[in-house]
Order: sequence, then structure tokens, then C-alpha cells
Amino acid sequence: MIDQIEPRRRNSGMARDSNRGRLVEVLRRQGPLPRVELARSTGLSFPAVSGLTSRLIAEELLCESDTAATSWSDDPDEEDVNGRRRGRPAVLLTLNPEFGRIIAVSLRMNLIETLIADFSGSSLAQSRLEIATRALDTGALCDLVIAQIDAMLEATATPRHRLLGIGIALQGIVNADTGRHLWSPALSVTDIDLAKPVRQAFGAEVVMANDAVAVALGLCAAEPSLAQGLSATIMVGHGVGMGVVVDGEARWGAGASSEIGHIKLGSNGPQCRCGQRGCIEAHLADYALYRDARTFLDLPPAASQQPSEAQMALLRERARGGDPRLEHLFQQAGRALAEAVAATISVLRPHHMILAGPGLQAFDMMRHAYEERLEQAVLPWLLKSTAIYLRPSESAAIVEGMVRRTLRVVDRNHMEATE
Amino acid sequence: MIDQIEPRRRNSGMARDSNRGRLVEVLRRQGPLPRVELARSTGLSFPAVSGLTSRLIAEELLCESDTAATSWSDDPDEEDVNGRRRGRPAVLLTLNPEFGRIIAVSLRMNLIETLIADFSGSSLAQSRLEIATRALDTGALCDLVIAQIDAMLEATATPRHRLLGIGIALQGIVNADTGRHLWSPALSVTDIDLAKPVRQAFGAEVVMANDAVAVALGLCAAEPSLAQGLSATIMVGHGVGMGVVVDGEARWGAGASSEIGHIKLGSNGPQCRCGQRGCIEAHLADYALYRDARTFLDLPPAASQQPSEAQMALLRERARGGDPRLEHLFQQAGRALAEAVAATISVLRPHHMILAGPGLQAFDMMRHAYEERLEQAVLPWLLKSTAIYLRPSESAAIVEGMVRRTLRVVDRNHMEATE
DNA sequence: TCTCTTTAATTTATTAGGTGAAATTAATAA
DNA sequence: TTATTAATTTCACCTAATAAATTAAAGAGA
Repeated sequence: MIDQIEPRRRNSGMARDSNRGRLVEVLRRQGPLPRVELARSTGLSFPAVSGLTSRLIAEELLCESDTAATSWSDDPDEEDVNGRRRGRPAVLLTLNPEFGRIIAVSLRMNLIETLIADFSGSSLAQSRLEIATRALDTGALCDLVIAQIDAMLEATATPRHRLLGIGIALQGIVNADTGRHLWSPALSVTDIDLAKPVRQAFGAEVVMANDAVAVALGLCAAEPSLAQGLSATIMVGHGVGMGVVVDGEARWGAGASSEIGHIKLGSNGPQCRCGQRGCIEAHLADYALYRDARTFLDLPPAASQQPSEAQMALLRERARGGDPRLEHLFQQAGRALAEAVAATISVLRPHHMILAGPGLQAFDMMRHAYEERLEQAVLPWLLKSTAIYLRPSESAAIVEGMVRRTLRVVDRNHMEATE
Repeated sequence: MIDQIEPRRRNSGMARDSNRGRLVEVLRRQGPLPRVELARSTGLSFPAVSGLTSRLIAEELLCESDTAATSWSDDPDEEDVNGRRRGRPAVLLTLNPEFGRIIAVSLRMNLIETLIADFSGSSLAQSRLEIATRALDTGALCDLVIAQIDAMLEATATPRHRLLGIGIALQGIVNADTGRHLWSPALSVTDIDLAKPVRQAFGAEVVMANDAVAVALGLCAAEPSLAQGLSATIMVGHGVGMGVVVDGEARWGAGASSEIGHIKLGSNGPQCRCGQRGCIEAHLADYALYRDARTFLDLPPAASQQPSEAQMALLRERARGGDPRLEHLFQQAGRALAEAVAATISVLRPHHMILAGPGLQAFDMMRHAYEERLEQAVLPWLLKSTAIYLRPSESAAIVEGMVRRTLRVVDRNHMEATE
């Protein structure tokens, strides 16, 4: 039923695997639960859970949920028709939504999405700003992000001291050690430190992440089966990125994100945005497909090399209309995707391989070439031991995932702060 | 000086991060240390260390080392010329070599190496058996391995109950979940369970690992700087494999080893042993180089497609003699190696990238093509953030690494067993 | 030689945070 | 109303840490 975590008795204090922290983690993952169930899933004794929760309630981190109607048990035998059983009814505990709020920002080519959520992870408000991001310099970008966050705080009447954390997902390359943002196709500036000014402006923890990592976390949070073992999520869209998640967490050597899009398919190939030639991205990303299609097709020019969603939809429509040159283009993209999957499986041997992002809306046209190449490019038994999923997720997955990631960091900080 | 590990106070019992376990781990890594130093590097208090060590000594896991002459401090200011300081002299503690013994076996193409070590990791005896491994069936293989282990026990007068663990490193593919050995170029049989019969024969824990992983662990143990962060070790020899080590441990999603050798360089290429075409291994492994060289050169045939060390030495000698066709072959191998490194860096973004194995004895001839291709194939800033090391290690590294790996498992089992 | 200083290790009292068993509480069923 | 049931809390105790004080073993100096 609910996964029985190995009990870790008689330890304490040390933050992330303190029993306090584990209670919060379980509640975060499995929603409102009564104390008995918390004891079962953490392996702690009832008295321990009782004591810990009463302290957490005193700190206002938890609260007793009055929606006693919702049932937490999966076993229908234990309930009568009203969802009520004999005996003292269980009191459901939840993360107290009023404990504080967090903000998630997704920064992409020509688009800044912002979302504010309460401590339980429910969205309170969100905004979407279309703007020519490549035209911004470092200062303007910071100001813009800060203004967006401010607008969200104001819209939900959130005083600044209630803001617990800010998560920023970026398309591009984030150095996990320094937190600096090295390069992004969405920006003309490079090697900027976005975290620091935002942290100074709000005095809240700022969490940076690659957008593929954010999507990967969002997907793993949504489907518990993906949160077990090693999962690799390839994001196909404006670029081709990858996020790696181990047991539902984005812990990794050097930053959880991979530059899979810049593996080369041959020593000579189409020009990639990165300056090198023959990158997987240069066959598969939307800008590459659109650019190549325009060499033989009459299509409207893309603003700053970046086709809009509408323009990509138009391209797909034309391809489905039966143009053999376009068909060939998408077949090429399918092969490039297969190579990305093959390299990932060969190097990482993940349990789960997830293909996500808007680029997969054209997967029907890539499928044949993709499957054909994949079979040639991966050892059969290796392919067999990896489950491949298609999730042509919409952009909301990024902020969703970023909310989860930010909350996890906020939880940890609080556990460390209160010893 | 000695790296200060974050103290993890007031927890216990739970095996692998119990404080007992951490003491053993520190001693395993840093050799004989006095109690004061143990307290410093674990962050525990003196009384805690005192109590824990006295219990470990009672269990005969530790002992007081009488080699008081050796100095454990790196700071020369704190010592006088004799290596002695004022005050009560420190009593060095060591892992008690007499606590038990372990055996490491390396199973490769036409070669079985076996080594027996005491609990402190010092080698006591070893053997080397050349035999046509591909001629063996499952039963004969098991019998052979068991006989080799028996011979080692006898040679060192080790009673069976003193054998704490057996580590077996195999060239090929090990399924970490089931422990079964799926495929190896050294064997004609597939999907065999070597661990079970050996475990039954000796009643000791059996640890299986890929040979590249064993080498990776051995290298990380030998050079502490490699044990920090994510390190990827590519082994070039009879095949091309990779081992991934995170913070000195071989923990990984699906088994710590990678099938990097079977990433494809193009959709059509030379035939690989695995049955597919264009694998990196088919350009880089010794059998491929030798096979291709024989198409235009008069060389003695290799026994069961596997050239001997002498034959490979001959090939290198001829190539250095200046045959342009051989030069081209090794350049091709250099490019294949560059692609392997490029794919690894792009996917994993490791802190350390180690190139190891006998195949690198020809690296001087591959170097130019390797460096040229590497620069084209990896994003420059990504290449810059990865340190690449050359370690054309000899075969001893495999058993060395396997000893470390086996001892770690044995330590853990003991910690769990004694609560 | 005897004492002082220094450093290592241990003893003692205390504390944090867990445990199991039993008591308490709040509901349904009879 | 009373029995039954299940969730939660109380109580007494236990383990493994800590801090402070003590003991141990050496060199240095009179």
C-alpha cells in the first residue's frame, strides 16, 4: 500500500534525515495522513510520532486537517459505506498552508512564468509575461524577475516575511557548485548570478535549477513509480536537455542536468546554436527544424531565430500534409532523438527514461525512424531493462516541478534551523 | 589536514551510518589513527570514541597498533625530531588484520586472478591461472572459481569460518538488482548466477562487480582527490567499459557500470562482438584493432579472437615502426576514445574522468586524433570543468579495487549484524 | 629526583530522543 | 447505557550521545 520505509530509530538532530524531517517528507509526498499512518510509513513508534507532531504543530508547520471526510486508507474492507470505521476516528494532519509561501519562476525564450504557492504546494496565483528575453541585459533581467515576484506577492497579499523561498528554473546551463547561470539560449548575457540579487531583494532562499531537471522532478512527483530508482528525463523543445533524478531527488555529481543535446552525431553536421557542428540539438530542437524547413519552404521568419508555438504548429501541420522533404526532416529528428536515448541508456542505465517537452508533439512523425534507429543503437537487453515513457508535457510542468524542488529545500532549511 | 566530516551526533543503531560504522570507515580510509584523531574526523566526542572503540576492540574488530613509531599527524610543528611530542603518547588504533580474511577474484578473458587479503586489506597471497575461459560451461566455471578460492585458503592456512567475504570482478555485464552475470566476452555461457554457488560453497557474503567498477574503486581509494564528487573511469582493454563512483562509493541507479563501449559512432561501421555495428568498442578494443590490422598485415592469429598481451605489444611496436595503415587505425581508435569521453562528459558531467586499462599503452599514437576530436565533440566550458586523468593501470588494479569493495560490504554487514 | 606541563584517554553525571506497555479518548455497535 | 474498537497520549525506562572532571603517561625543568 504505502511504501514502508526502513525504520531509522533512535537518531535525531541532523536535519535531513532527522525523524522530524522524515515526517514532513512523508506528508509532503502522501498528502494528509493520520498519526497512525505516519508511524507506519516512517517506522517510528506512536509515541515518537505523537511527540514530534505536537511540536511541529506548535511551530505551526503542521495543522490538523478538518476535512475528515477524505479517506486515507486504500483498503475498502476497513471502511463502511460512509468511509467511517468503528473506534476513535483518525485526525488527519497536513502541512499547514499558512506556514508560508513560495514562488517559482520559469525563465524561457521570450517567456517568464511566475507562480506563487502556499506551503502545502497549492497554487495561489500565477502570471505569464511574454517579452523579448534576449534583448535584456543582466540588470534589466534581475529587475524584471524581482518585479514579477513582487507582483505575485502583492496579488496574494503576501507580506515579504512570509515568503519562504524562491525557485528559478532556467533553460540553459546552471553551475550547481557556484549557482551561477553560465549560458542560456533565452539570453544574450552569459555567466550571470541571478540568485544573489533576488536573495538580497527578498531575504529568502533562492533555488536555481535547469528546466529539464524541474520537469523531471515534477513528473516524478506526479507518478510515484518514477520516483524509484534512476530516472532520466529528456526535454525536447527550444533546446534538448536532460534532468536526472535518483529516488525522487535531484542529487547528482555536478548538477543533475546533462548536456545531452550537444552530443555529436557525426564529425560534420548542421550548425548548432552552441557554435559546434552535428549536435543532436541541431537536428531535433524546434529552432533547428524550423530553420531547416525554411531553406525549402515558404514560412514566416522566426523572431530572433526562435519559432513561436504557433509557428511550430504550422510546421507540423504542413508536414502532416505530406511534404516529403518535411517528412525527411522529422525522420532525421527521430533518429537524433534515438541517439540521445541510446547514449543515455548506455551511459546511465536508468530504470526510467522519460521523453518530455513540446517537441514531442511531432513524435508521430518521428516514431518510425526513432524506433528503427533505437533498435540498432542500444544493446537489446539494455533496452529491455529500461522503461521508456512519453510525456509531451505542457509548460506548466516546469513551474510545478520547481514548486516541489523549492519546497524541499525550504523544508530542509527549516529542519536544520530548528535543529 | 584530515578532512573534517560533518558530525552526525546522537544517532545510532542503523548500520551504515551508525557511528560505529563511521569509525571503521575512517580507519579503513586513513590507516592507523589515535582516538583523538578519530574523534576529530568523525565529529564525535572523546568519550563516545572511547566507548565505541573499546567495544570494537572487545569484538576484535580493532586492535591497538604497537607501531607507535609511525606518525599520524601531517603537521611537522607539533613534533620534535624523533616524531614524539610532550604529553601522553597517542595509542594508534588499526583494523585488526586477524579479524578475518577476504578473497578477491578477477575473471577475465583467458585469465583468472585470485587474491587473499586480511581484514586490514593487506595482501597475503595471490594466484594467476591462464585458461581458455570461453571453453568452460557454467558448472566448470563455478568449480574452477571455487577451487581457486580453496587453494588460496589452503595456501594461507585460513579456516573457512575466518573467510568474511568473496568479491568477484567480471569483465562484462552484471545485473546489480539480481546479481546475475548477463554476458561476458570472456565466457561463452550467458545469464549465469556465479554468486549463489560460491556463497553456498563457503557460506560467506559474495560481492559481484564489473571490472571497470573495481578499477574505478581501486583508483579512487589510491588517490583521495578522486574520491570527492563524481568520477567516471573508462577502461580500455579487451573491451571498453566504464565504472562510475560517487564520493568514493559505487552506488548507482542500476549497477555502477556503463555500457559506454556500445555507443554507436555512425549508423554503419565495423562489426562489434555484441552483434551490432559501429560500436565504440569495435574501433577501440584490442580485439578490434588486432582484427583490423590482420586484414592488411601479416600477424599471428589470435586465440579465440582475443589477442594476447604479447600480440598487442607486437602490434604497437609495428605501428610505432611507421606503417601508415596502422597509424590510421590508431587514429581511428583515438577518435573513438574521444567520442566515449565526450558522451560521458555530456551525459554525466563528472568532476573526474579517468582513462585506464592496458589499451592506453598505445595512447601516444591515439593522442593527436583524440585531442582533435574531443575539442570538436564537447562543449568547451564543459570540457574545462572536467579533469581528465590517464592511468594506464596494470591488471592488479582490478583485484585491488575488488578488495576495497568487498571489505566495505563486509564492514557493513558486521555493523548491521551487531546492531 | 621530584614536580610541572602537556596531551591522551576515561569516568561520571546529564540529556535528548527514542521504546513498549498501559491508560485515555472518541467514536460506532448492540 | 454499555461494550467494542481504534487513535492517541502518558508513563517508566533505555540507549547513546554530551560536557566536565579525572586519571594516565610522557617530556621539561628545578
